[in-house]
Amino acid sequence: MSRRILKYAILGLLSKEDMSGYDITSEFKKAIGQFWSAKHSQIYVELKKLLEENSISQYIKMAGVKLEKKMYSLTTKGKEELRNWLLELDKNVETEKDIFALRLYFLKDIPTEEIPVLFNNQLKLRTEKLSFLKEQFSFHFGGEKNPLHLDAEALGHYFVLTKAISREENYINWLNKSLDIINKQESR
Amino acid sequence: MSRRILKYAILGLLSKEDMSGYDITSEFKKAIGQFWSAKHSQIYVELKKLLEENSISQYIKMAGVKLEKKMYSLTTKGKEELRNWLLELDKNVETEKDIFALRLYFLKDIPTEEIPVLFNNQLKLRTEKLSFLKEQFSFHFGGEKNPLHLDAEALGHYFVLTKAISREENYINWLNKSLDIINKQESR
DNA sequence: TCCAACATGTAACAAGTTACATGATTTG
DNA sequence: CAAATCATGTAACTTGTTACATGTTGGA
Repeated sequence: MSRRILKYAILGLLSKEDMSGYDITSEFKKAIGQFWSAKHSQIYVELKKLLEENSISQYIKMAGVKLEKKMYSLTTKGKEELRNWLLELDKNVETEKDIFALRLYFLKDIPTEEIPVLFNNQLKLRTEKLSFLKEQFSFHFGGEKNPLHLDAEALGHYFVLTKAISREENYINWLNKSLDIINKQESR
Repeated sequence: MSRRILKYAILGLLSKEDMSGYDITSEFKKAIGQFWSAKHSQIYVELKKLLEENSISQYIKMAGVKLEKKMYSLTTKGKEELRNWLLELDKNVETEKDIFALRLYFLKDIPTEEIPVLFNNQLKLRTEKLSFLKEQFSFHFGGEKNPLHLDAEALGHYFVLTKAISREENYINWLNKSLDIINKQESR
C-alpha cells in the first residue's frame, strides 16, 4: 500500500470534529468508506501511534457513569501534516482492485451456465450499494440538486457521494451491457 | 485484504499459458493490472509457495545460452482450485480505495487556489490512462466493435478492457463536472 | 560497447485482516 | 431483562511495498 494513508484519513476526520476510535470506525461505514476504510483493530493502533508522534492529543469524555470515551483532537503538528498531504500531487493512478473483474478475465474457465449466476450476484450487490448511496444523498442534500450554495465541508461530502453514485451506476451499466453480450453469444 | 487473491490471479494467468515470474509481472502491467496487480518481489514468493503446495509445477526453459527461465504450469490440483474460486459468489462489495476522492472529502482544508491544481493533475493522470487503455483496445480488437464473434478467452479480455475504459471515462466525466462546480462557486 | 529490457531472488518493514477478549449503555 | 449497539483493546497472521542484490540478453 501507499504511505500511511490511514494516518491522513484519520487526521482529516479529526479536522472536522473531535472523535473517538469508535466514531472513526463508524465514519468508515458511511460515505468516505466508499474510498477508504479500516477495521477498528487497525484504527486503535494507528491512534496510539499518532498520539505518540504528537499529531493528535487525547482527552476523556464520560459516556454514562463509568464508560470513559477517549476523544482525540488534532495538534498544530497534525494540522500541518494534514495540510501538506492534501496538497500532494499524485504521480500515478494506483490499481483499483476489483475481484469480479479479475474473475471475469478468466472467463474461459467458467462453465457457460454459471456466468449469468455470477453477473446476477454482482448486479444484486451493486444495486444494493447504489440504493444505500442514494439514501445517503437524499438524507444530506434532499431534493436539492444545486450544489452551488454548499459550504466547503458540505461540498466535499457532495463530491464524494456523487462520485460513489456515478461509480456504481457506471458499474451496473457495464454489467448489463456485458450480460447482454453473453446472452446473445449463447444463442449464436 | 481478502483471501489469497494473488494466488488465484496467478493460477488464472497460468491457465492461459505457461509463464515465468517475469511474465506474470509483465501481465500485471497490461489489462488485468487495472484490477489486480503485484510487484515481482511478491510474485516470486507466491510462486514458491504455490509450488510447495503442488498447485503449480516448474520446468526450465533456456533463454539464450546461460539464462534459465523458470516456467510454471498448473497441476490438476491448481486447475481444480482455480475452477472452484471462479464460481465463488461475493458476499459484499469491497472498498475500492481512491486517494484522490479521500483528499477531496477534506476539501474544506484545501486552500481555494490549490483546488483546480489538484483536479487538473488528476485529469492529466486519468486522461493518460484512458489513452493507454484505448490503445490496448485497438491493438487487440481493432476497429471491430462487435464482440459477438469472440471466443471465451478474447471475450474475457474484451470485458476487462471495456470495464477499465468505462471506469476512466466515468472518472474524467465526474472530475469535469466537479471542477465546473468549483469554478462557478468561486465566481459567486 | 553500452543500455534497456529480461530475469530472479531476499530482507526488512508497513499495512491490513481475523480472532480473541472484555465491559457499559441504551432501547424495546 | 435481553439484545443490540457502544466502546476499547491485543495477538497472530497475511498481504503488500521498498530496498537491496545480482546476473543475462538483445539491439542500437
